[in-house]
Amino acid sequence: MFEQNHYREVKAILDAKIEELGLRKTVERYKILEEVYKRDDHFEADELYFAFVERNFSVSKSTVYNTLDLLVELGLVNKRQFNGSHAARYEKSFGRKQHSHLICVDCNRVFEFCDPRLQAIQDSISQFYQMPIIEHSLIIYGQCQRENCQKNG
Amino acid sequence: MFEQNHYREVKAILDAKIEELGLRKTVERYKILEEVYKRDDHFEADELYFAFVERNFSVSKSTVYNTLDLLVELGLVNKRQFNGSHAARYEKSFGRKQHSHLICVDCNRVFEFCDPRLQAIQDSISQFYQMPIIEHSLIIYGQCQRENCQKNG
DNA sequence: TCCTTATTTAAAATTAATCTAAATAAATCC
DNA sequence: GGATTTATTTAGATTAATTTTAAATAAGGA
Repeated sequence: MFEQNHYREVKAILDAKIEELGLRKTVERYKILEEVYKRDDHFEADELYFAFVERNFSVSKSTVYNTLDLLVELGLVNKRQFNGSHAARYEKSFGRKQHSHLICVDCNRVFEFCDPRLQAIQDSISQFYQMPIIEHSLIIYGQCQRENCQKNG
Repeated sequence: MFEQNHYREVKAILDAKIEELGLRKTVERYKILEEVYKRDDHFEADELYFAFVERNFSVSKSTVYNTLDLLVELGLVNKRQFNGSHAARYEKSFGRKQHSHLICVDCNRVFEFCDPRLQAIQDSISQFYQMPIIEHSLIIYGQCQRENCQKNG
C-alpha cells in the first residue's frame, strides 16, 4: 500500500521541532500525529481519544489534549470552533491550503472552500487598522438539502 | 434623556413574536431584552447575569440562558464563539448591519468591520454548492499594538 | 377568582477542558 | 549497559459553561 497521507513529512517536522525545542520523542506524540494525519475529518479531542481506545492503544485524554495543543503550536494541526458545538474541532494542516468552511446546519456536513477574495479582505483590514494579522476564520452556515440530509445526521 | 437604543422597536417585535408563537409575556424576557439593548459590547451570559445581580434584579442563570437562546431564535440577538474562549458571546442585532469581527489576540479588544466582498463570496459559494445560506461568521485575529494593549488586558 | 400550563428557579447533572501530584520513561551521564 | 535526571504521561480531582430536572411560580384564559 502506498503512502496516502503526509505522515512521513510531518514526522520529520515534528522530529526537528522536538530537537530544536529540547522536548522528548515519546510514543504518544508520534501515535497521535499519525492518527491525525490518517483522518480527513474535523474531529473532537474526544473522538480521537476513543479511536485509540477502540484499537487498544492506551493514551490518556490529558495526553490527547496536550499533544493536540502542541501540534497546533507547531503549525501541524488547526483548531477550530464551529457553531453551537461546545467542543473544539481539529484537522491536519500540513500540505493543505488555508481554507474556509461551509457547514450544513441540518446534518453538520462540512464542505471546504477557498476564495482568494478573502485574502484581499484580510489585507485591507490589516492596512486599515494598521494591525498585523495572525489568522482568520470564515464559516458559512447553509442547508445542503441532500436526500440523506437530516438533523444531527 | 432621549432614547439611545432600539428598545422600543425590539420590544414591539418581541411582543408580536410572543403573540404569534403563543408564548407568555414575562417580566424576565423584557428585562433581559432591555439590558441586552443597553449594552454595546460582546458579553457572556454570565456577565449579563451578574449585571442583574448587582442591580438587585433577581433572575436565574437558567432564565438568562433560555431567554438569550429565544432572542437568538427570534433574530434579535447574535451569538458568537470567539477564539479559544470557552464561553459564547452575545450582542444585540436589531438595527445593525451584518458585520465581521477583528479581535486582538493579546488584549481581546473587538473591532467591527463590514466588507461588501464578503457578501460576494457568500453568494458565489451559495451558487456553487447550490445551498441556501443561513448566515456566516468571519473573525480575523490580529495584534492591535496599542500602548495599553497587554495579554488578557 | 380559579385553572391550566408555560416559565422560572435552585440544585443537580453534564460536557469539555485543565490541573495536580504520583508514576513512568526519554535522554544524559558515567 | 545501568543509574540518574527530569520531561511526559496518567488517573483522578477540579473548573467552567451550559443543560437538565422537577418543584414552585405566575401568565393568560375561562
